[in-house]
Amino acid sequence: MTDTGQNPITDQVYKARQFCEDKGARFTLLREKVYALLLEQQGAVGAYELLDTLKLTESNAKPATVYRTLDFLLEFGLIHKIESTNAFVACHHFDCNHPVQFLICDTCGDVKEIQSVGLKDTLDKQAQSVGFRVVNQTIEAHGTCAACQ
Amino acid sequence: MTDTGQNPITDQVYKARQFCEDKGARFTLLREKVYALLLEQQGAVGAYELLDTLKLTESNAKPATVYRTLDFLLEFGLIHKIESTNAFVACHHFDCNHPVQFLICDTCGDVKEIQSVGLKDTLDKQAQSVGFRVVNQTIEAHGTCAACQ
DNA sequence: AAAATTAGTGTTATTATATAACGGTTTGTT
DNA sequence: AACAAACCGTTATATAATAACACTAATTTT
Ligand SMILES: [Zn+2]
Ligand SMILES: [Zn+2]
Ligand SMILES: [Zn+2]
Ligand SMILES: [Zn+2]
Repeated sequence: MTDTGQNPITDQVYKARQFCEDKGARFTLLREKVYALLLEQQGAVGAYELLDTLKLTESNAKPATVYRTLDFLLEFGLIHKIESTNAFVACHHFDCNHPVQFLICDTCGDVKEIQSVGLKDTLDKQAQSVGFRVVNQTIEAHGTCAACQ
Repeated sequence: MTDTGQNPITDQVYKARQFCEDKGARFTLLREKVYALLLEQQGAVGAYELLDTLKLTESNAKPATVYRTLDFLLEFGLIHKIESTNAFVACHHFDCNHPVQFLICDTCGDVKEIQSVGLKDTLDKQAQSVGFRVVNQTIEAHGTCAACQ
């Protein structure tokens, strides 16, 4: 599997494998499959919906199978969790250490990841002004995307 | 039950009753009890933990009892939900129409509500710049509060 | 190469969070 | 009093997530 420039998903999976191996982490077949499934989806996917899809090729998959795999992908930043919907989305920029915010369209389900440093800094600053030290942020906006208006 | 200036919780409950009645909503005993329970807690409380406490005086309370009551309180802005922990906190400013953000201490569990208009506007603007219309925001920071550092 | 260690997976069971549906009761309105 | 709407009791079920343990594959040490 190489970066051919032909298939965006294949290329992204390839990048993910390189990324993991560079960090000494094993990008197993299961992890690859789950990551690829998330790349194929548009919008976020719940763990059990993902499980159903995974079962098509991994008939013995169970909840723990999925959650363990998601935990790995989350830990290495290959995916993100949407807290307000308990769902997961693939990240395309896992190699660039970015702040994460989401715009979630409640009409079509589309999830757009934005990386606003300004937004992150604003929250950090607000916290700092009351002596709070931020370790991680959850910023999610629900509403209507451009296409749905 | 009047605003005596003696007991902050009693006063807050009184304000909540006035607020609901002004809107033609019924602030029933159940709703009052649940709101008061949340006021007594420090930090956020899960629905089932709340249920256990509620059962001490309402022995026949069930999950639906709690969730229905929480739905009402959420709808009228008397409480907020913390999406990243599936927990609920009482709001003390339900009458002033404010943006909502939370600073959640992962050490002591304290939840501080802040109301940064600047933060809200920054997110709205970021969304607007890609044609996204925001209906509601979830902004939660996890980390360490001043007291725990 | 064999042994030991660590990481990953299969499997079963359980816990935690949330909603659906239906009937009865209370409240407000006509 | 009759009616409608809102509220609550109750049972069942759906959805989301983790715990625990045995087994296997990969990596490291000897
Ligand atoms: Zn990302
Ligand atoms: Zn849309
Ligand atoms: Zn508030
Ligand atoms: Zn603290």
